Amino acid sequence: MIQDSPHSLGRPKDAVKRELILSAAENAFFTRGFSDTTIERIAADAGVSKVTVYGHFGDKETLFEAVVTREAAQIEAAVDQLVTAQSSLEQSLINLGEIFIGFVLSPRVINFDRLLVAEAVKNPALAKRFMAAGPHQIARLLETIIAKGVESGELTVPDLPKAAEDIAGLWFGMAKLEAQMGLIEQLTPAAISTRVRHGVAVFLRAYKSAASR
Amino acid sequence: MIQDSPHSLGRPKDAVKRELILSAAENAFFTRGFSDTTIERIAADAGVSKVTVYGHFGDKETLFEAVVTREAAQIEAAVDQLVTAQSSLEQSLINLGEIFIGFVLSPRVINFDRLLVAEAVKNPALAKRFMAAGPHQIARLLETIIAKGVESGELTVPDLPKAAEDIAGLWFGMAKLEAQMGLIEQLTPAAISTRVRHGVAVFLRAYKSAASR
DNA sequence: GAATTATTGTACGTCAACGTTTAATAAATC
DNA sequence: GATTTATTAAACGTTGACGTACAATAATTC
Repeated sequence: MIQDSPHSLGRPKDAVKRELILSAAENAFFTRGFSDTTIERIAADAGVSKVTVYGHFGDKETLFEAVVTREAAQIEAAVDQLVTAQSSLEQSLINLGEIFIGFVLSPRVINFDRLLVAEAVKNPALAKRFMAAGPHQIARLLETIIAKGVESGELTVPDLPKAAEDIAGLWFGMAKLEAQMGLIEQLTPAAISTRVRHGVAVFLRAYKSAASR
Repeated sequence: MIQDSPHSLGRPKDAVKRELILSAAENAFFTRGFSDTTIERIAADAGVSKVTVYGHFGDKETLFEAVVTREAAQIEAAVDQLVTAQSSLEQSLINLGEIFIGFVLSPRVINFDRLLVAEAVKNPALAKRFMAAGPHQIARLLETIIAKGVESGELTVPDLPKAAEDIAGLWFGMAKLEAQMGLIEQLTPAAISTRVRHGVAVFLRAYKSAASR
């Protein structure tokens, strides 16, 4: 069996170096993809010996998985923080949307996404983990907000998941694809806000109850 | 200078082999990405010598570009065929949507897209060519259809491009992302139709003129 | 201080893939 | 038939990167 963490003996592994490696690896993988990223470059960027990289993570695959897992955990934590503050339906949607779109269209997440899309064929498990930590969690939050609107009689929604997908689609539009393809850089907060408010407005026009019109 | 096509002398290059190479390359690039595709494998799949590959296309990069260019041309041709038949606004949208979504979510195009997304950083020009041949052309068609609805008074549309983006977003929803991530396989025609009709219905609810309600 | 493990730099073995060369054969023009 | 170019199979040179080995030094526990 493998002797593990309770290293009562000898010099302990440097946790700081571990983080430096992960950060360097993340950056390299994100910008160059899996195959075009070299361990030596990661080691150099982290200011660490190649042997140390292999000491912390057994091989390239393991390091890659560690990066994805770490990122997915960060995404999950960020999503958890989207506490739906008490406010009007419209404001709730706008608030969630601005955070969501700002997050998803950020260069960091776009890069992460690029990487995963390219690697999804080879490693479906990682892709699933990402979807569960990000988009699917967001969808659940959206459904919660929309459900409140239904309860209050503001909205008429025959299919809750579909309605959540609708507003997400309205928010995205073509921006995600264009960001993936490198046609647009990071959107300004103002641009994000405009985009989100537009989506909310269209969504509400389509789903507002006849009574509340 | 380079002596080119008017090969009045010697054995001519075999056009069939050229096509076989392109097909094999397309398949390999689509499923494995640029870096993980080997010329030897392409040659083997095409039933052709490696030297022949290098004879037709100088190197891997050039072959890759030839594949993308060919695919973009095919997409462009397919889009051109989307002649907007004369019918109701709703039917026009449904017709275009079904072709569009069926096309974009097909494994072939998803793979192509995966490849381009991964390679967009290294080769922005190719990504732009793809966007111009596909999504941007579709957007123009959509605008044409919507504009007709505006002229006839059926729709009230303050921002034409935004409206086109809206309906595209509604059609996509999360399906594109899920297809990219390998979570969903090819949609059945029925599923595509349902998705498209739903999007059209939501779009019309949001954009129908007050007069025509 | 002794034992143990981590880290480093360098060097190395290995392998895979790009792209070329060579010699032989096939297909075209003149 | 002579010439020229394409194609093939096999071998080759080269490069780049993975992962390991080694010797020296640093950090930690006992």
